[in-house]
Amino acid sequence: MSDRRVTLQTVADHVGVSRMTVSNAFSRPDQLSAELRERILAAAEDLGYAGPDPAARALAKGTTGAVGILLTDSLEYAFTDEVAALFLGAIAQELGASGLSLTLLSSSVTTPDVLPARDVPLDAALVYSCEDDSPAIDWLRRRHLPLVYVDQTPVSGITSVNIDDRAGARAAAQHVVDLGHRRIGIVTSNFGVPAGLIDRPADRATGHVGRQRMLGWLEALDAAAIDPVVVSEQLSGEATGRHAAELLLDLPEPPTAVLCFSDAMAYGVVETAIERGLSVPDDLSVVGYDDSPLAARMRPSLTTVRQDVIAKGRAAATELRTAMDRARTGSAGRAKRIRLAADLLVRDSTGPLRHRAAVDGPARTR
Amino acid sequence: MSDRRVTLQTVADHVGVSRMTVSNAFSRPDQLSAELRERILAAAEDLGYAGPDPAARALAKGTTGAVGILLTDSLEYAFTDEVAALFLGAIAQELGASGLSLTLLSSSVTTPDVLPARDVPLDAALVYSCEDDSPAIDWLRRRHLPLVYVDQTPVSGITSVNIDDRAGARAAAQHVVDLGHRRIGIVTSNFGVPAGLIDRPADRATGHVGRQRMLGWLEALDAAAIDPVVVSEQLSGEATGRHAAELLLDLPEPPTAVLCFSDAMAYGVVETAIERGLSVPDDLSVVGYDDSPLAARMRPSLTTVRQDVIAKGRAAATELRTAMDRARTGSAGRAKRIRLAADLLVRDSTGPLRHRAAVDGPARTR
DNA sequence: ATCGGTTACTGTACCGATACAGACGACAGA
DNA sequence: TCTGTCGTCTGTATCGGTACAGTAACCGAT
Repeated sequence: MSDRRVTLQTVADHVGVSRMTVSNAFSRPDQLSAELRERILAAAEDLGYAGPDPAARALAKGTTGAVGILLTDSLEYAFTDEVAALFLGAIAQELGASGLSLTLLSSSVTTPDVLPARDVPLDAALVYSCEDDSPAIDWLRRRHLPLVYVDQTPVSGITSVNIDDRAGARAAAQHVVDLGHRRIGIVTSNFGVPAGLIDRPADRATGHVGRQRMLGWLEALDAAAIDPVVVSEQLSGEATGRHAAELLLDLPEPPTAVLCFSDAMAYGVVETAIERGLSVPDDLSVVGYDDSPLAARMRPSLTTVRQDVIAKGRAAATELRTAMDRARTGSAGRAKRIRLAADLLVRDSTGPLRHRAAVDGPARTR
Repeated sequence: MSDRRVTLQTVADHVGVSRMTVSNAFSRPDQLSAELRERILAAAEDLGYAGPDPAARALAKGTTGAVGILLTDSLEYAFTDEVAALFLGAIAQELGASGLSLTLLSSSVTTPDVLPARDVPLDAALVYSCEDDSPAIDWLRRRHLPLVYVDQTPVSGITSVNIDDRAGARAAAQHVVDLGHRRIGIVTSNFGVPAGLIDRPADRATGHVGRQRMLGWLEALDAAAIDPVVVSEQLSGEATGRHAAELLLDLPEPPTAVLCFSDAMAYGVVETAIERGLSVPDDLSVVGYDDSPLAARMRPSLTTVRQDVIAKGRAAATELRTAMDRARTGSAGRAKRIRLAADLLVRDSTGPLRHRAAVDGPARTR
């Protein structure tokens, strides 16, 4: 008695056909008569055959039906962050329509010898907003998987989808400069340092997006000869926004305008300011980034930089599929560099500089 | 010249060791000398070897490092729905800590012959709030994967994690009854019918959760001899909540209290009521379900039934891991049935029935 | 010198499918 | 009757690893 698992062969023996025919019954219905196929399927059902073993099929066929998405260290970020969720939702929708499943990959090494990016069977992968030098990316590349980079420094040979973050940030900074602000704070994340005020950051952001936005902000501020106060946090949520706000507002000369890396951070800043009795935008102007749903429902509504994350997700999914097609057919299309717009959206959280009675503020004569 | 892909053998030949030793260099560092391991790894690097092929490894080892989660048809729901996202985030966090990756599986058949639940290599799977008779569940079961059911009708032999939804719904209904309401509306989803008013629903909900909540609501209403007006929608978001509210408020005798399947639906109901000039809770009491973040930030804050989705996610992940351990060691632990509490949380969206002067129109005297 | 115990490595036997090139009978056309 | 073609089904050769048992060398203890 075979106590072994039931496999193609088991079914084949039972029906009295070759293993190959059973395989075809499942994967290539056109290769055999409908009648025989029915018989085979029935026998398989009887025997409790679960269909071709996915692992074996993956090995033989070279295809798994799953595409990975590499995320910054914590997986829950994918669901926690409103903007990431919107983006991933769009991807999942596009990909799901092609029958592909989406596998969330953590780029942080968890156990020393388990590396999702190296070990999980995949047909292709998206790299989303990871540190450029992440070892996980190296593994994916070495595997020669069709890849698409999103919110990532473009690399030759790999299609990338980016937002024009630099222009967006520049517009945000220019906006507050135009409103007359001169003491400007920047609240961003992942500039390497633990957390707190940092010196004029050159290129120290660990992420491409953080770097681009910083570049954009500084571009406009430099042009106006303004030296901003920069706070870097570890994460870009509300809590860190609050923390950063405390730091900035405790300064002897607190800023009158704050540029934030995300809407969530901006929310934390606004709330903190309000709790301290300040008025937004009268005492403090705040600009967010992303135009997440939160931005519109805030009170005051948040001036922010809009990016179309849904479009970004759709573009990424589409490009990933063409990359997969290219790999399958062996054709050599060129890698694209897609760049989507980022537009300043002025709402109610920013306003013109109001000269306060306070002593130590820079007394400027408009 | 071997134009072929570089494999273990390629590396082995180059270094002059057996294929097995190269395999060990990657997967069992303790099986060879550090010196040799270094040499092998270096050679692998040189040759551009990408590490053991995941598909082959999965076949040989019987393990992939990925666990699936089966979702109701649309994948984007995982990210779109605030409650689902919270739940999945907790799961991802727990699982990620064990080095496992999470694969989102769509339970709807997309292409005729692509069935994620049947074809994607997986070590185990969670079934989350799917229709009980979904073919995808059958496939997962036939594959003999370690399984955990969440928000799903428990089945013998499979560990399940559920919320005491029936009790929660009963408490919600009892609450409005206690407030004196007699004309009560129910806004739920997925009761099979297209969308609209439905007759007293016996068991027609396609989902376990929908059924349980309906049972709970009816239990309390029956006891009070109240016959509710029931609206069923396709989805459980704000939009459908609005649609349902229109239906209910257009009734000759509109309800004075509405019980909703989700907070998002409740939000839609509240907004619609307010837009129509009604006051919540004076003219209309509304109860939600889930206690999502939305419930607390609504205005008026939403009376709802609280379930701890994070705990649910953690429990599910933990149980899934023990199920995997059981499968690996072959030990035969018993399947558990976990049931978490659901508690009524009274906030500002419900109030005592106010007797109105007007017959059919809400004539209010401010 | 013998022996038990490590450490370091190797050989063989699978894991469970798919690809691709036939084989074979039936049937239409010459 | 012979031949070409089509529709079905089969055999063999991979796909690229890991498990496990075994061997050889080495080392300290008796």
